[in-house]
Amino acid sequence: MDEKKKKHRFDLFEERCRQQGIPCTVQRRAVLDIILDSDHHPTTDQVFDVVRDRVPGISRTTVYRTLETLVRMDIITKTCHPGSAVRYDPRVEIHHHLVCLYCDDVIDIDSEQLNLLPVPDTSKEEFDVFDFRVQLRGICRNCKKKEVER
Amino acid sequence: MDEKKKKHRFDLFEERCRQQGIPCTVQRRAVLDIILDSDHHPTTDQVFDVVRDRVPGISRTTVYRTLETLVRMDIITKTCHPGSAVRYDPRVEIHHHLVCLYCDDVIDIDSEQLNLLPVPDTSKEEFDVFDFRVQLRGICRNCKKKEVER
DNA sequence: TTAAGTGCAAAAGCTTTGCGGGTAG
DNA sequence: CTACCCGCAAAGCTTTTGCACTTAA
Repeated sequence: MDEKKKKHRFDLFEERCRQQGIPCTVQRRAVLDIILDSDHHPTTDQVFDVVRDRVPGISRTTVYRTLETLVRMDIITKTCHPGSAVRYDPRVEIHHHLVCLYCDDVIDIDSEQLNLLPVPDTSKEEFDVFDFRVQLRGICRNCKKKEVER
Repeated sequence: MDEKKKKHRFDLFEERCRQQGIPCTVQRRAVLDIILDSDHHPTTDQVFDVVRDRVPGISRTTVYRTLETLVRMDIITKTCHPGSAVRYDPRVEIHHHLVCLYCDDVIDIDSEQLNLLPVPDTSKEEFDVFDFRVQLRGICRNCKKKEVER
């Protein structure tokens, strides 16, 4: 994420901390910094591996807790994907995903046309829709290569 | 799932077993039967809890392996969702999901309009799209009730 | 000062692996 | 017969919890 956007997100984070009486700790800032720089929807453990170099002594537990805190504060989101470890997304605004059915990787994609999608009626289910994501399911570049090699 | 559709899916399963030289065992039939009857995108463990009553002695490991086998055979699919246990979906044809951001529940929804969505160009990413799902993210009926109670 | 966060250790939950015996085709 | 599957036990990930100590505001 470019520096300007990042600064803006940090300002938002600090503002919400003040509003909600949430302490703005070294650990939280470091975790946020890393997730904003990531472009791969990292798992908690992947974030932990990077952050431990910058904040010596930080625990895995704190990373788990911090990521959930940031989600509750609406500073980052969770990514929906097949697979068994929770993954986080620095993007909160609308965008979509390419989901590889072979390696479960999730790649961001922007599409003005998809953003304009009409939201169907969900009153029958009594479900309130906030926003949406489109998952385009298929096979990624790397997995295509591997297929050929076989 | 109604009996006619179910029979059809079992026929497909047996046909693919023959084609691919995959033995059609008691365990696999039982697991498939249960997932086809489910309407809640069950986890492996939830499938195990039901199947153990019908096939005494079946192991959790077998259920894990069987569900992955059925996915590879394209008889069932994995569900994309936030949250940390893999969940399976008896539906392979196009449909969409309501995803509750509070309890991570996934509810099926059909929409002709969503099915007609234009697939954007993904040649830049060298990604081949097979199909797609729309995730409508928001809050479900149950979680709305809980919000009010607080 | 003090409410909340952090690290640690341990437990709990989810999934995979290796292997000897069993079974579908 | 024979390749593949199954159950078991154990190990390996992923995530949560309780508690004593520390820190942001």
